[in-house]
Amino acid sequence: MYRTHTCGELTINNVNQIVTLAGWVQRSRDLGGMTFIDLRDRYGLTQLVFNMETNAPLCEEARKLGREFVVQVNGKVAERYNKNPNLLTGDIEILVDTIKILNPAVTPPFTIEDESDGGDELRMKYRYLDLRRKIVRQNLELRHRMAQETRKYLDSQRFLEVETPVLMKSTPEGARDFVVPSRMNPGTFYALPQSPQQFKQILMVAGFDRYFQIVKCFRDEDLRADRQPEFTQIDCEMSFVEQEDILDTFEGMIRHLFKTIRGVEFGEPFQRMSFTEAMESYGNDKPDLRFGMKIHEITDKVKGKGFSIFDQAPYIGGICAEGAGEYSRKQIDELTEWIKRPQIGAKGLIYIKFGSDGVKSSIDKFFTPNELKAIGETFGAKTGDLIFILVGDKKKTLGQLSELRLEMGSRLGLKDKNKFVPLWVIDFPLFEYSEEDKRFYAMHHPFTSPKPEDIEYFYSDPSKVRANAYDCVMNGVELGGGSIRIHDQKLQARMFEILGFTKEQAEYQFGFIMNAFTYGAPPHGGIAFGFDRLTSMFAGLDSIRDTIAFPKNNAGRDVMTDSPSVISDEQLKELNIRVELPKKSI
RNA sequence: GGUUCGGUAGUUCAGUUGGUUAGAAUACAUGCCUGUCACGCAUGGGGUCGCGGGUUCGAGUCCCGUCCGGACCGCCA
Repeated sequence: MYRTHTCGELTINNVNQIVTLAGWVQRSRDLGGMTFIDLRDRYGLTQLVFNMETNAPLCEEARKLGREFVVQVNGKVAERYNKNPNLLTGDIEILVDTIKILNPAVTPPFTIEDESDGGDELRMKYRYLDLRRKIVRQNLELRHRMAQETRKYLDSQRFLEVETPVLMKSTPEGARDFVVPSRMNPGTFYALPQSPQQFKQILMVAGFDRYFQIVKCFRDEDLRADRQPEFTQIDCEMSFVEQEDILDTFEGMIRHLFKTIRGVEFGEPFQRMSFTEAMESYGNDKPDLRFGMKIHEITDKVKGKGFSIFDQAPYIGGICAEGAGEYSRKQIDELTEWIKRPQIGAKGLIYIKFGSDGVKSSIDKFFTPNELKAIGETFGAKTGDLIFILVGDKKKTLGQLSELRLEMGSRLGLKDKNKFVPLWVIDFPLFEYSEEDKRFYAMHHPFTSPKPEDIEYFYSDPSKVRANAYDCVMNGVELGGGSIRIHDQKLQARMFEILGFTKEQAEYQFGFIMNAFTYGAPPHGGIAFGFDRLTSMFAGLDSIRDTIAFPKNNAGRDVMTDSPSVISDEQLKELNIRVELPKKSI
């Protein structure tokens, strides 16, 4: 037997017991006459004591143990002279009788501490060492508990967890697919699922009624701190439901997770907001409602005062930053530079300061103090506030105002990591029109149903059709989204028609699901939550990488295994694949 | 595809206007130390300044290219 106890469980109640422990050497403190060693495993730290007086040879041996050696010790649990209240096992220590080195270790390239001295790249390369750190391990423990609670809740709601294929058919539209060549079917490829969308709908046709899966999905797109090429979704689908049933069920799931994992209870029903309102008041479809600072349009209120920038602008809008009224010229200039960066791309920033010494603005030449105050009233501005105004194309300007609002939220300390404000965004448009491709794209996906009251436009003016689609948003993060699906084959056919598919294309790509719908498809709908994002929100992290055991870097590489990598000519030949790299242009 | 920041000791970083032998902390090694828990003290070893080219009497420092990493825009139904 390697051990009788873990390194996290011995307490004052175990005093005088003879125990065997096994673990890693976290740190040793050699005081000359005696040596202390902290032994670590997943469960905690336990202090080992060696004494020159009682057992000099053993103490000498203990001095030689390096960081991260794997050792097994046998000894007696003793109450400490000096207790350590910061440690669960801080009341006791082990008076060691025998020690066995199970495996020595070379010195790790960084310290295995909560505050490691290792940078991200190094930690990823030696992820197995990084994962030994408590704070990283705790994120995975959190993830585990969230998966358990998710299953517990969905099981209680009669959902069945069903596995769907990882090798499936490539579909156009949406993100790029990762593809896998088929050796047995030369020249053809599987795709890895971007989501099990079609399979879960087929499961509804098959009468499974309620399905879920905590499932890996894959998208071959560029990455971000909150985006990985492979990621995990809580994927769900229900039959005989309307939008209201889905929102109700999954509001329940989010509540269950917050209650059991974080001890947070939401009193009120989750707020709801239409896509249109989200865009006009917050500039994006996932507003962070931890703070106000709503966007107000003032286009009609400020034109005709001889200020050409306003007079020529298709849209003028702004936000009121509460408590920023004492911002210096330097701070405003810096913010102006920030918003002019190409990533945001505003042309300039107009401000109205409601300072203690009166109203001051960058448009004083064109507006009287009273006129400025009137603008301020639109925003509910009071002394001590600062209004920022941007002008330009409506869509772009709203996007810029959204960035500015979020930035000011950060600068004014309004993004409390322990405050959680949930929101359902509803009534999305069904289609987005691409000027570039001169065609409609499904905003959600091509199986999303139109709102019944908009069905006439489905045939006359698709741009006006709203979808039975919904997103679950929290603190400015899209946690999940879904829709009520089309279950009528004729509607589905019209959908493909609007999206520009010929009958043949639709048949080739989606024939199996269209066919399935002819055999009695129940009304159904579903939702999928980003499990990595949800976990990182619970952990209070900005990046999802530390909630994933083995994440990929910015370029989609796994620096530990050094993948992706080239494969052998034999493998390529077997797959009938010839690789040609584009020549680099200089 | 683009914007931007970074790459100097095992690690995290500093390095002035281009100028003597490139520093600190930490880690590591050795010695001292009997109640430490980030132990302490002393000593020591440790550098392809990412790589290639250029400017210069002289480059860690300036310029060009390139590779790697981070953040972001595009993209992500």
